[in-house]
Amino acid sequence: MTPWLDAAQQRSWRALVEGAGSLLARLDKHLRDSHGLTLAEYEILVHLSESHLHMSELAAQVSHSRARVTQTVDRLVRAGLVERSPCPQDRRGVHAALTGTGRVRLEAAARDHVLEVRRLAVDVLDPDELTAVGTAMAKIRTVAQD
Amino acid sequence: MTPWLDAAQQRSWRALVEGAGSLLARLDKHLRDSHGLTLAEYEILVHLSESHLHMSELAAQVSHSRARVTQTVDRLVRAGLVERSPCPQDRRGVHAALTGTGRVRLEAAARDHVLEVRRLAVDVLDPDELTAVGTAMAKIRTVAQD
DNA sequence: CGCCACTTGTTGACATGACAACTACACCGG
DNA sequence: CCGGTGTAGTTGTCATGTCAACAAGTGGCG
Repeated sequence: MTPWLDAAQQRSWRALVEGAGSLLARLDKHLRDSHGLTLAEYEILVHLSESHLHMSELAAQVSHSRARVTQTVDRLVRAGLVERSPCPQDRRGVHAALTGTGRVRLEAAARDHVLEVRRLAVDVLDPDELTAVGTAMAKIRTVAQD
Repeated sequence: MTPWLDAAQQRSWRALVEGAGSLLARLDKHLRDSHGLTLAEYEILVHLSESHLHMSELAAQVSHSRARVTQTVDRLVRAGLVERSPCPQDRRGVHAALTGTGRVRLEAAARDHVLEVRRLAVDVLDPDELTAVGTAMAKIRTVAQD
């Protein structure tokens, strides 16, 4: 009574999982090698570049555990890319913000990262194929996220 | 001189990366919780269920480092799901094969895994959307793989 | 044969992630 | 104001992944 996948679904599915894995692994490796940043660190920096945030908001936005965000931010602080500051309104809270060098490093990394993104995904797909993947993965994200 | 992504590309791209991340995280967690298997372990078992393999071939098929495969197989051997045996033709080589219990455990896990796959991906997409994602991710895989 | 370059699989050191326990603080209802 | 409940962030422990170095074996070529 197991609702197996048919051959075509099987193929699509394996391509999806394996492609997703290879893609993320590649992006991580590229950022490590050329900028000394983890993909996780990079994503945190990106979110901090858009607005200063509390740790919890940050965790929610990147959908990582608070513990993980603590550690990642630790590293970024040690590297001088991020600053922590206590939050006056809620003394439990901690405010995280990019430093000047953090912004510089992020911009450098981002420029290079985009090239890799193009090479690995945007340029390999037709424009409408990309948007199709986008809407499909957005659906998956909402189901897989919570 | 930086070829940035336009707004639509940006959206598609973020959906792709975040969706891919959430998806893999979910699958891993589901397998851990309900079957005590890592996603990496599961994939190894799947490939071994199709044919007995040398460690290197295995590593190539799942696109993990040989070191990683060694460790993963170590765990599977300790759990009694896989057997190692020396290869007569090439005395450097090691042959890995599913045990009886390994096959049983895999089949149980697979049944459940497919349900999760449906829930997270197959059922949330229209059939043609799934195939579109499949072909697109296959392209990405070939570029990101090597 | 004997040497050298390459491959195979493993190992150990280290980085990163998951998870549960903990402290400090906030907030609600009495 | 006080006590209990919940939230924010951190910490420690353990599982897993990465990487470089290694021993053992292969294969070509003098």
